[in-house]
Amino acid sequence: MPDERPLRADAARNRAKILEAANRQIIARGPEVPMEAIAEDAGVAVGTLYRHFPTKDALVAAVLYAHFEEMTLGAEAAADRIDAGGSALDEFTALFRFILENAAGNQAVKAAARSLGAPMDEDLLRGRGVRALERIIAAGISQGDLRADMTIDDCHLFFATAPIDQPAAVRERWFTLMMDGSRAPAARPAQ
Amino acid sequence: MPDERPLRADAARNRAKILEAANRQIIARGPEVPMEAIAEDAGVAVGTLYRHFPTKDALVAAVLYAHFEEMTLGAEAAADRIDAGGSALDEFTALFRFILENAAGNQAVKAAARSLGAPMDEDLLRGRGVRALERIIAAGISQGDLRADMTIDDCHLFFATAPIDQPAAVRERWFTLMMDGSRAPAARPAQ
DNA sequence: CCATAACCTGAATCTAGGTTCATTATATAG
DNA sequence: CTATATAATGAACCTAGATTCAGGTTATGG
Repeated sequence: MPDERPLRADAARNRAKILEAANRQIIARGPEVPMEAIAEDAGVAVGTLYRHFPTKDALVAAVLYAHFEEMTLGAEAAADRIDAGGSALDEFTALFRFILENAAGNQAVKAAARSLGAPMDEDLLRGRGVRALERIIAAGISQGDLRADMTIDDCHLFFATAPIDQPAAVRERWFTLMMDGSRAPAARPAQ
Repeated sequence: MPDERPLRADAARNRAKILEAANRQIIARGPEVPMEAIAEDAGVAVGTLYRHFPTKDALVAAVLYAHFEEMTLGAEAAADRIDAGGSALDEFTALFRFILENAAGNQAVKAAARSLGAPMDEDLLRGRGVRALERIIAAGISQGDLRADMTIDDCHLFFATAPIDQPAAVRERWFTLMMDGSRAPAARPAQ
């Protein structure tokens, strides 16, 4: 592995513009958005996309990776705040609201993940991500707010089922049902 | 509108084979499955698909329609059983399990619905379907088993979020969380 | 049995979108 | 300021998959 020699300044700038454009376009039009569209959005020629990413899938994967990373960071921050004395239920709720509204970002990103067989899901979630989530869940259970049988797998459900392409009211309702279903029966608000 | 003259016997047979093949292929490979694949599965030439359906979207829509119809019929039967003295919660649970496992059938059909803007969702659900679901929900609430704020819109969530492409264990877990979230707090089983 | 309208076939056409690469432009080491 | 390795450009190429249609089949009324 010959150590990567640094990118030329303009190349680095373009790479960033491409990633931003790809994210924007994928969110707006789904992962099937044409490379041309991404190129135009980035103010660059198609060829340039291929200079930075060997294939379209690679570009989409890079965008996905950024999203997963953002989620992981959010989870770790939440776990840390719990250790510092915060409410596990509050952090759990806030984290998944954050994921719902921002990180998973939209149906498109989910679709992209699916269309790639989401291999990186494994990587990141099996790494720092899961560890942080496990800390949060364990705290929530021991604090008596989360149902005792909740596991890391339930978190997959949030990713897998969030109706991100639906109107805000629908998303909100889903969030409510899901959260109520996640609580310990005793901790459930009287509707 | 000149009244449809009846299909020739062989044509009717082929139409049925095409619909079956399309359903099978869409379930197995998603709505982007090539027309050729459907034709082959049906034991027919591509041209024949186009004799029966003006466009690929029309064929996919026809498959979707059948699914929605099946769900509608199931809902009506459930509502009738409740009127005849059945448990609303049991029927509600059974109906959505049925929808989860069979009718919505799979992520593919859902994806197809999405890729078509799901106009028929409206049609059927605004018709007999909603009426049946409303009867079921109303009964569930008055019997004290469903959360009092549950509405027909919550049913959309089942369609929109069912993780049908996930392993059975995951689907089952989702079902549990969703159902627990749908119950009246008092009626919730002690986990 | 025929006539003929209905049907079916499948090669050919058309198009969108991914990918390549010869050419031209530009950053930057020295 | 130059030389040159890096980059960017975008027209051309290629493939998959939707759709068409000229020509061959077949069901069925009479």
